[in-house]
Amino acid sequence: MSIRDLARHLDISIGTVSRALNGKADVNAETRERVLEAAKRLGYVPNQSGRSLRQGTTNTIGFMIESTIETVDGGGSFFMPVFEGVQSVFRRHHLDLVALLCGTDEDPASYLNRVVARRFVDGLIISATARNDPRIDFLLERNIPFVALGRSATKGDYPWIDLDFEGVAATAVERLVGFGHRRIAIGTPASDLNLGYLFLDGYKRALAASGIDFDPGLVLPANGHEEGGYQVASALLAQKPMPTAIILVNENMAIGLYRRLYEAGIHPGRDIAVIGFRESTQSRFLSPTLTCFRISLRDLGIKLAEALLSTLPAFAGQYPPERVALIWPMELVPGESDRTVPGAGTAHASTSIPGS
Amino acid sequence: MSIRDLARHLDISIGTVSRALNGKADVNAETRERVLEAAKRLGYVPNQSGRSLRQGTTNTIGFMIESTIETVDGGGSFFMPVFEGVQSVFRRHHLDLVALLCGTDEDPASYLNRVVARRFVDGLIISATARNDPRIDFLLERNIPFVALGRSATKGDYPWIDLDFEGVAATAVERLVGFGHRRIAIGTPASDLNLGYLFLDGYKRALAASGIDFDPGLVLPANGHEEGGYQVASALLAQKPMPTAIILVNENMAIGLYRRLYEAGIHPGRDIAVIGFRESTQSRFLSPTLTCFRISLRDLGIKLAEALLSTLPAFAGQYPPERVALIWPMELVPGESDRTVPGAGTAHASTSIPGS
DNA sequence: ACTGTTATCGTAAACGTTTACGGAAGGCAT
DNA sequence: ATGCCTTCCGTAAACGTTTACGATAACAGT
Repeated sequence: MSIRDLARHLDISIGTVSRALNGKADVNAETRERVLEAAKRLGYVPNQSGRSLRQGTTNTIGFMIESTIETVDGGGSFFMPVFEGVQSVFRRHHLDLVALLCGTDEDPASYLNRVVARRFVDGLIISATARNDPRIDFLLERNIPFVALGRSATKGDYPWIDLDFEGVAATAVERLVGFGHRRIAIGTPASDLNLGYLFLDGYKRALAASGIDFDPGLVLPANGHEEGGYQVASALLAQKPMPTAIILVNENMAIGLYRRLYEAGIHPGRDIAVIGFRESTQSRFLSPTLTCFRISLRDLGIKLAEALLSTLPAFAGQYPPERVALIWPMELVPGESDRTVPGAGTAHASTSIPGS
Repeated sequence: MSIRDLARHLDISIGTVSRALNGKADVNAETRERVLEAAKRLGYVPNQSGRSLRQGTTNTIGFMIESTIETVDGGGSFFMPVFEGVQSVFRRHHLDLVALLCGTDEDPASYLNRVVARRFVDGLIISATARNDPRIDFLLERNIPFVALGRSATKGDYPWIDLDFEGVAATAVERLVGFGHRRIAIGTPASDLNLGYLFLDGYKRALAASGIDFDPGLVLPANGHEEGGYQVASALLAQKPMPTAIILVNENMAIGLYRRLYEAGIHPGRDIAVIGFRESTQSRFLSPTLTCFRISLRDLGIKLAEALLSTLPAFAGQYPPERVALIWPMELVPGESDRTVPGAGTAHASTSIPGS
């Protein structure tokens, strides 16, 4: 069922059929009607390869994610809502969205190379940007439209949207200081990911603003998984005196942290204050419920999509080109985990912990 | 940088270049060497659109996931390892894997229609199969190669791999009965998803085998999120006498359940036995750690890929056609949550729960 | 010298589109 | 009647590949 068949069937030239389908102006209203009707009736759908070959465009946008996403993503629940938002915009413009999975055994840059060289997509959304991300240089160099979810330290003018890690860390510190805390630890992945750097930066800045000296010993590096949180808790317990508060970069870490504290008979929310990041569906079901930060992920996706559209030549009319450089705000969601007064003593007699 | 440029640059015909690149036999070893070298040096990558147009094949496989995945997937961590496995197989055959995201506001069947009509992919992996899944009929009808992760009740001969929900439920029941439990509740999504049906089936079967009457009041329907678990716990607490054990279909539910039980002063693992499904990175960090079932997700992905390959015409030589219909086994991982003796009394004086 | 075989390569068609270009037909004013 | 504009449509080229087919040359065998 090609366009040729359709044309033969209608006894019209193939060019007219194409024009009718694509909404070109110079085609009679009645003929267009006939064409559209027949196309629907015969189930004709234009072949994407032919179209791409001719126009040099694929009407497809790729959202690239590594399978080792861990830091922000609470196990994957981060991306789905973002996808939703992106797709809601793209659908209106007849763009398809596919997720590009780069396996752990392949270099992200070479993967990207393959994707763009093959003319798979018209544009890209990349995420989990490293502090120095070769993909950005690559895309800039080849002039491929893209937008980055997460800024990097790379020079160059490109559109990006990033979460306000700095602000989150600062807000958390300010809140804890307001509660009277002075020894505030922070658990963050010692990573080349940019967010680790930013997170620490906000932490330091807020400490300084509160007149508290920065103590490198309170920075507890760990991966973003549950084990990481577990290790952070162990490091916490080893300190004397124990810090009275801890800020985490990732909710999975909170679960590991809770576990280790419970094993030691320390109750988060009573013996130590915990603020986590990012809110997930679990946050309010942990015991204690976790004070954390909410992100409107769907809106983030929408904004990402719009930012990309404004870099696509084909949409220059509708979305005037503008360099998006946006720091995405987040909202604190109070929980039970930071309701604690630092002077009340840290080494409570523990209540019995089931199973430990 | 098309194949034409490459040919001109080498002063060879364009046909020879193509043959050299594709490893055809009738090309001189030395010329092939020259072509390959020049291609690499000039960064030539064949244009996928042109190739697809000519061969009618895209070298791309789509893995379709709805964005509302909830039941099996602990927030997304289910798919990534599966993707890894699938991709590890596909890469060896120069197939690309893309994830197809069907938004919640679009009908999965119509989405699928668009994808295949456009000749986007050569084959498909679909997941989250409903008990009656129109996608399966659609794909069978059009003779599109695919494999389903999850069987449905649909008639027809198609390859599928499914988790052993029935076996899991039965194993859980047997284990609990072995510990002396008689009143065993089950929390499962009252869904049109096939897994809900299968799960309940295994539960009933194992009960019957143990000579325990099936009590419909012990089937507690709820969604697969934390709220669902929370509701299940509420329903549990409302029963007199309270069941001594509960089986859950999803780990997110376990977190909600724990929360509700803690609020009521009931300790899972001491006052009530809990068995969950599926193991995630969190399972051993909950308190009590969750008895659950482990799935080798990467291997599952590998098997899925091989099943698909054996249905692709282009690989009929290497992967002889065979109808895969596989029930994927799972392994019980003991935790602390089901270490309880049913006779020891259910309404312990609760220890203080922080934050409640 | 003729035929047959083999190795290697060039030629050209084909895949399904889109689109620049031109042509035909009609209407209107001069 | 001529010229001009508008509306509509057909023609054909082009996008980048792959591949069936034929051509050439070299070589061996008779």
